[in-house]
Amino acid sequence: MFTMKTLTKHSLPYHHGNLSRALIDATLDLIAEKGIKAFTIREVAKRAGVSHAAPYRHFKNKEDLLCSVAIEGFDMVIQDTRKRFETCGNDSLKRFRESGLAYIDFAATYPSHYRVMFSSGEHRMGEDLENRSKEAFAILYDCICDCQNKKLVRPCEPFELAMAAWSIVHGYAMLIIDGFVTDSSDRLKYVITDALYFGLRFE
Amino acid sequence: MFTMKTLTKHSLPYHHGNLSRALIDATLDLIAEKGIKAFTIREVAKRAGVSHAAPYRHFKNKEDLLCSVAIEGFDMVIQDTRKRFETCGNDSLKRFRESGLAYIDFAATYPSHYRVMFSSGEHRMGEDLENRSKEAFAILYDCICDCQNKKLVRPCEPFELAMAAWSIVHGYAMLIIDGFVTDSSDRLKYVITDALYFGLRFE
DNA sequence: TGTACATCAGTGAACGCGCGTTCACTGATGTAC
DNA sequence: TGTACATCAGTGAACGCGCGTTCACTGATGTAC
Repeated sequence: MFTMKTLTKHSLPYHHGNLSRALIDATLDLIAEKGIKAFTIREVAKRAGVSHAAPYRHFKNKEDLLCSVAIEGFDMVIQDTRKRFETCGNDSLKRFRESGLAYIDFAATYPSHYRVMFSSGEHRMGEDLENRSKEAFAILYDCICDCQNKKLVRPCEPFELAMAAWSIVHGYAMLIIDGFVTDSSDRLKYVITDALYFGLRFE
Repeated sequence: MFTMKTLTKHSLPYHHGNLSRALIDATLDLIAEKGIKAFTIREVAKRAGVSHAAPYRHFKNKEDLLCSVAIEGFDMVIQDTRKRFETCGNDSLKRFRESGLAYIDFAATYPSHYRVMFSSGEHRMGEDLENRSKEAFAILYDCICDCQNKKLVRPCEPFELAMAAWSIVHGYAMLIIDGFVTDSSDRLKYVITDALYFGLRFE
């Protein structure tokens, strides 16, 4: 996690080194702490220890910074899911479960990313962002098709089943980041993925 | 739905009649049109055809107006669910399904209400609002307990199953209001409630 | 029915504030010679 | 190695704006007599 460097005014390096990164981290911290409504360029700059004009060297505007956070989030969850798949071999059902768990774990571990990714209306979706979003959905979709081919998931329009699967993990993820899930144990997420599995499996 | 009365400046009645209602309706319209970020007291007042100071005769502040919208939303979905239950007789499973459908239909029909109800951080939850939220969850919870007693839903901690059920309908509702569900047919909601049923039913 | 008056729900001007963004600038850094 | 210079990533002042909220006010309404 990002840790604020305690710099006095005079020890501030004229060239920060990695201000983009620091600004994104400050954004995540700020959102985790005060919610997305509290996100402002000025506060983020303050937290990164630079003037409030500095961010404009790295991001076109406020929206652009949020967009970068969202893209990073999608990349992270996509990468993590692919990594988990490597441990699944040919077990399609395990892949199906892991894709759900990856999603839930991501939301629980990186709630600020998740919030930005789905704070609709906060930022217009650029092409880059939209591609990531589609890629994430495609993983789930392919996974379901795969399971259907092996008769592990019931025959039904795979797009609709993917939407159902997405709904359950997205819903749980939203409840987590909105603080409706107070249970700190990991039990609940297995109940959720069980429901996901039982709900879609082949009869 | 609220329709703007086209009043010229001089035909404005000094006493509006039902400004509270008009302000809430203007809020809903505004959110539907421009998103929750665009919600301001000034714009809402403008849409209701009054000065921007007028709302303060009816609501303590901005947060108070949003809170009223959220409470109204919970009351609506609770009332609709209860009404649907009346048509279910003793059929616990039908009640279970209907509670899910009521939730999804509510989100699809009243997306602005739904958004305000779950725009966490936008407004501190007052006691009134929290009670409503608990009441809505309790309906689902009781429904699941009822099904468990009749061995229609698998034996598992009912709170956890209720969270799973809530996750799937809340997730789908969020996807709808965030515009990720473009399918205009009603088919998908039955796939969702099927998954909900298959996911939780007694084995 | 008419009148005096309290109450109520509006008005519009004013306040202070924080925001996003721009811009001329400055000083550190890297590089060509 | 030293120097001139282009580039780059910061600064801080300034801009205009819209916001939430307050406040003295005003005129319509309801009511007691």
